[in-house]
Amino acid sequence: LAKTVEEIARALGVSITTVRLVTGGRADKYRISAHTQKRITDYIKEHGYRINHAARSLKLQRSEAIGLVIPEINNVFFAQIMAEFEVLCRKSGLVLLTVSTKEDIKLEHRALQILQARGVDGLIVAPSAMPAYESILDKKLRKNVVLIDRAFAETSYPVIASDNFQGGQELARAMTAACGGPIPVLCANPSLPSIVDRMRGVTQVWQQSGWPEEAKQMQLAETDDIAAGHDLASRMLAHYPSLPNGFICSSLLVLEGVLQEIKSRYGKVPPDVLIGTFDDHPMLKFLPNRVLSVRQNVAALALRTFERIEQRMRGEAGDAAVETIPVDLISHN
Amino acid sequence: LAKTVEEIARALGVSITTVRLVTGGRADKYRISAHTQKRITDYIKEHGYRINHAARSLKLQRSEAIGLVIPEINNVFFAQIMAEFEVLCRKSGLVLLTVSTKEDIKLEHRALQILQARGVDGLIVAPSAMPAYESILDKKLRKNVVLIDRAFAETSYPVIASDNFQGGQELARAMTAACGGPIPVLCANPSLPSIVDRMRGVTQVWQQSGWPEEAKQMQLAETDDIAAGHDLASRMLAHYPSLPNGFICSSLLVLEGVLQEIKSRYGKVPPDVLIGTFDDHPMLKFLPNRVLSVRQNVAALALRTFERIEQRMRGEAGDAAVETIPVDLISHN
DNA sequence: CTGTTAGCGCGTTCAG
DNA sequence: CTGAACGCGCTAACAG
Repeated sequence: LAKTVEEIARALGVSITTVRLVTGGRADKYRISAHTQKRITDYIKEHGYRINHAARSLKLQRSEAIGLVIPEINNVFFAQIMAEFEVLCRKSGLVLLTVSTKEDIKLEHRALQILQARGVDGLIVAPSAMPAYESILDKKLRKNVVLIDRAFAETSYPVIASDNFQGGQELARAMTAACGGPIPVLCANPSLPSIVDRMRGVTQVWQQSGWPEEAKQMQLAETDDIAAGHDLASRMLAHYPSLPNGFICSSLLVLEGVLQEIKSRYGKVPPDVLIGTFDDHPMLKFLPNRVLSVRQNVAALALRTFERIEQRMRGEAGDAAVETIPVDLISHN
Repeated sequence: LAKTVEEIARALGVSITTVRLVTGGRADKYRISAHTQKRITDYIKEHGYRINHAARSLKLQRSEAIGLVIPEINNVFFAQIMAEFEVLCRKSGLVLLTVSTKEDIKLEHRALQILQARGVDGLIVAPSAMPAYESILDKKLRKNVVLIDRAFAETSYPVIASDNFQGGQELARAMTAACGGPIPVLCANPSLPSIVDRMRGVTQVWQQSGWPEEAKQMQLAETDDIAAGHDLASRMLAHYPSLPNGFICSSLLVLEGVLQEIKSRYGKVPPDVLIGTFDDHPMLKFLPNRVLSVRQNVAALALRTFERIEQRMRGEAGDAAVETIPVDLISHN
């Protein structure tokens, strides 16, 4: 069981102040002898040192905690990113407070209030809508906000996001090449910047193709969920006597709904249909179909975000630029 | 932007003490007029009230935070369970501090120390080994520990876990019935109580079957990861000229490795092999094979755990009993 | 090297 | 109803 300052001081027969000076790193300034310092650090190395973070936070007006606000923990991408942040935080002596918002802007605001009340020193947010935090966060905390994954235009906060445009381009090129022509695109939640960029990538390839407009089929749905996948698949299939050679889904949830819908109509998913999707998942490789997926570089995303927020917490302002992380096109099979 | 006590007092022309008495719920005791109380509560309802949790924690010696220690956030089951805890915590005005341990006992201990230093009021732990926290947690916090998912024998802490024995039985019965005979079992990390119980369920069905011993094939591997799946699959295949009719995997990670191994040997996973696995995943239904999976009731697991820990934090001791939550056998296709 | 002091914001009591 | 006071454990400064 780790010791408190008082216990350490008593055990070593030195004053509490002395112990505090050593743990506080100002030992040399007060000319504590190297011997005493070593005794104290050794003791701490053996028994551990338990600090009271509540008192420390109160005094220093900072908590050594940061908040992570994401739409859904229960989503591989965000779960992965949270895992990355967690190890980065631990390395820096921070704790991570994670709150999920169900893509609900009211919950997002509530989450920010809670985290502010808990005194977090910084905030990493994957916003569900154009962020407007002036009425929620005080000025100091607003300086230490970094957005992730969703690059809403003209925010005053720095943003780190995947290069979704690149991903869209690469996926569209590979898919159309493999299918020998245009294929339908099934897209959910097109109000999200990440989705917009993905679709911009796709349509840019379309424009360079010279195909007739009616061949460029894109179905849109409001929400990014399984139900949307069913709906999008139905609308796609209305345009085809049988199935197309392939299709592109804007997210894994859409893909899941689409596959369910196809299966319920045809009994199974014909294995010669080429599947293209954004976001990657290990299980994709066990589909009988060939699958192309755009994998985000979660580790790099998290690392850059963390570097930016640490920089800001140190007071080095930096600008509110959007920073972009390359993605990888994965071919399963 | 939510107001502090001082701002509220100033805005309403009352004293800080008065506001504190109202927010603290002791207004009647000090005979604050109903009118003044209403003015204050109305103002707070409109503008919000920002409390300083560091100061509150320091004074009250509790943080209104609880810690969650799990092996891996980046694992569907634990991600789901964390999501459940998060909403339960929010409803109760608590925050959740989640730390993952990579199934490493040293990291688990470090996590507990960190969370204790942060003053959490309670701890939910999915322990990586037989929990021995006497040298890490002080007596008060030890009273508020609830274990989850892994029912190590004779702990002094309450445990909430899925009925893995039932799951093992049901899966084994369904698999052997469908395959018309005994099938191999591929099992990783058999030192984990949850895995032990799963295997006990399977072997109990075996014992009732009257099959010869050599038909009851179980391969064991130390660690629960994809590499183990490869290894287990190799050893299983050494016993079969071609593939068996079906097989059971002790976890999704094992399944993933097994499928990879089979695929690398046969080019694809033959669609007539019946797959049985513990833990469920939405993508399983898109395998061409029929898949039986044992799905844990995450919501019930989380709810019961949370009820238990709230009970303990209120000081109602309760015993250290193991509590078991039923599981569901899912047939994909 | 050590002891003392002040103050962070909150909850609580007590004397007006 | 209000003001004043105390202490939670820590940091930081200063006087020895």
